[in-house]
Amino acid sequence: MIHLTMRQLRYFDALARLGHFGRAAEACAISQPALSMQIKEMEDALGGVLLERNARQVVLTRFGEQLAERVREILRSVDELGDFARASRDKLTGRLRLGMIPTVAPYLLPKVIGDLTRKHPEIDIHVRESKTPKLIEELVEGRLDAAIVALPVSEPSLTEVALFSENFLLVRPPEYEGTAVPNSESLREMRLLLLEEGHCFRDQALSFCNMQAPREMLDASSLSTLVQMVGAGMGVTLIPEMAVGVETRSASVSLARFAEPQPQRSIGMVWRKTSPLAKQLMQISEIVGGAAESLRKQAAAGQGRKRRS
Amino acid sequence: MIHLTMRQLRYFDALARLGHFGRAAEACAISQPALSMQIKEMEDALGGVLLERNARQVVLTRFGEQLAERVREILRSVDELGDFARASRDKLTGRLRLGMIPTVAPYLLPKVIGDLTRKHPEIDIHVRESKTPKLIEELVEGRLDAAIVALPVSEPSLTEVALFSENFLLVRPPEYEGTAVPNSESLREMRLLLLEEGHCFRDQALSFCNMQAPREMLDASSLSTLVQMVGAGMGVTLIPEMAVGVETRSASVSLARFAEPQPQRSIGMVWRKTSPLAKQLMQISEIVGGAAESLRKQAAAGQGRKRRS
DNA sequence: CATGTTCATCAGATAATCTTATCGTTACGA
DNA sequence: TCGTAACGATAAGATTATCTGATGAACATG
Repeated sequence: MIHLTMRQLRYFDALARLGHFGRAAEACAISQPALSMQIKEMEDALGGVLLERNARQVVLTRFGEQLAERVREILRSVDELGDFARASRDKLTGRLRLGMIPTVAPYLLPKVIGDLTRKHPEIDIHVRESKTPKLIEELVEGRLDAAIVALPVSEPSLTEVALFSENFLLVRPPEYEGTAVPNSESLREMRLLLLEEGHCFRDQALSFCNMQAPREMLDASSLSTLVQMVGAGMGVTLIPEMAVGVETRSASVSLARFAEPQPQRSIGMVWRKTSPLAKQLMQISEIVGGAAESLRKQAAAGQGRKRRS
Repeated sequence: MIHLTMRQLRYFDALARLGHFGRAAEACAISQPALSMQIKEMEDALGGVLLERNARQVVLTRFGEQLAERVREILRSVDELGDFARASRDKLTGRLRLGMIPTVAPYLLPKVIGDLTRKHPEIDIHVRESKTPKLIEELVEGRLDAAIVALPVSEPSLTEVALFSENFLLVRPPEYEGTAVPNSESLREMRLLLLEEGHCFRDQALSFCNMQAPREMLDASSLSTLVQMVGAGMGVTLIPEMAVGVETRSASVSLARFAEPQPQRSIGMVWRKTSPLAKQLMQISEIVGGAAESLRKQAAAGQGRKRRS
């Protein structure tokens, strides 16, 4: 009977992912020889070579590759035992690995973290900010517990719940203040600034304007940059309503709301259907939704003041 | 991050199965304190009680029960890594855990083991003899690699291949020698001796006679006993053709073949569809089929001699 | 009330695993 | 062609995890 240890599986998984003994060892918080030894023992136990140590690089054998897949799956199940235990105790405690897209995180996160830690002091929130495809991948692979992204995600293995919808507002240089708001047609004639590729918000903005490809390569890496560029007179842009408060406070730009139907997107939370934390995540999604709601109210009050001043 | 070891999972699995610290420890080939400690550490790591230690017995908590299920699944996957490794090397080596029903095993086994070890000297055959339901259960749970049973099994997770068909012969007290062979109708009027409940061969015999329930409680626990009972004049019985050579050699009974269509059953081999040993098992099934074939030829020759003498 | 069974606890022994230091190989630039 | 740097393998000693055997505590049973 073959005797594999969890260590061997974890070390091998890290090595398979990173393809480098030193870095894998670092990731496992051990020294490189320790990892080498465990991998060797694993190869002896299984009676097959897992990876080819070519000079300059390490590459999985076909056998190693297939094994790595199985091992990943096993480790995922093992890690879920911990989640399952937590869920069984039926309290919101322990680690929560939450992903969030960059066009939501900066605005929603402070409030969400505040609310969550206030209501559940024992919770240990780890946030990762990435674009949707990466978040979904990490979620499916069990390296995240949940993610907040724009819906729909349409990944059959995930549960998605809607949190809120947010409108897009037009940001123009200050001299436009008071002029008519263009519709999506005329917007196509203007110089529209966008986020760089991969951001879902870029696609959502393009889709509203019915545009295929941008005419110029002037993509920004954050909404903040985008607004600064508008302030510098380089063009116009759209930003989600939630970003208004933070991003336009210190910039000299003009904000305008589109005519109905306003462009908008739906933000939701997703998690693995099989996650043992499902019940807890549903609770958390309600807290996040509440946080968004209160942010919206706060923003409305702020806008009111601004207009009056 | 929770840190469970494979040991803890294996010990817990044994404990969950056996419900007894001492016996589980024995099964794991360790002392009882060692097991107690690992279970305790596991409970600490998971932050929940896995089993209630009532005096006189150990009982899984609800949490423990659910966890045990997941752990079993994980261990199955881990053990399959070894099988997968063997399969990848694409040779027939290592442990082969083979189940067989009691009405086949004694007659087929010697030949099969001989043939298998001759063709694949590196193979290490472990045979378990049980009735079909238990074999199927153990197979599905990964505690057997393959089983030889009567078809059909109709378990969607299993692959089944037919090995051979065998006729049933009538066994009567010696004074019947030469008298007409009854058909299935008139068989119902005779005193039919059967194996005890749970043997598939019992059901197959009953089904041929179109009978529902036996009239008397005279069930035997083996074909050998059954033939002895017939020899003692207690009634008549059916036995599968393969058992004829061994079981009627030393008994004074009369053997008779039924008219066509003779009653018969199909014997086959089954294994998990997901088994990494699938290719090897297919090879093995061919060897087993060949063994059965050669046994049949040998029996025919023997019968020929008998008739002549 | 004595006894046997069962699981928990403890101390010392044993085995598994890690770290540090070092080696051998290979790639690459002077 | 040689020196250097990067990388993984190996070895020796230290550390940590795990095991055994003895013993204790709780409880049921005759």
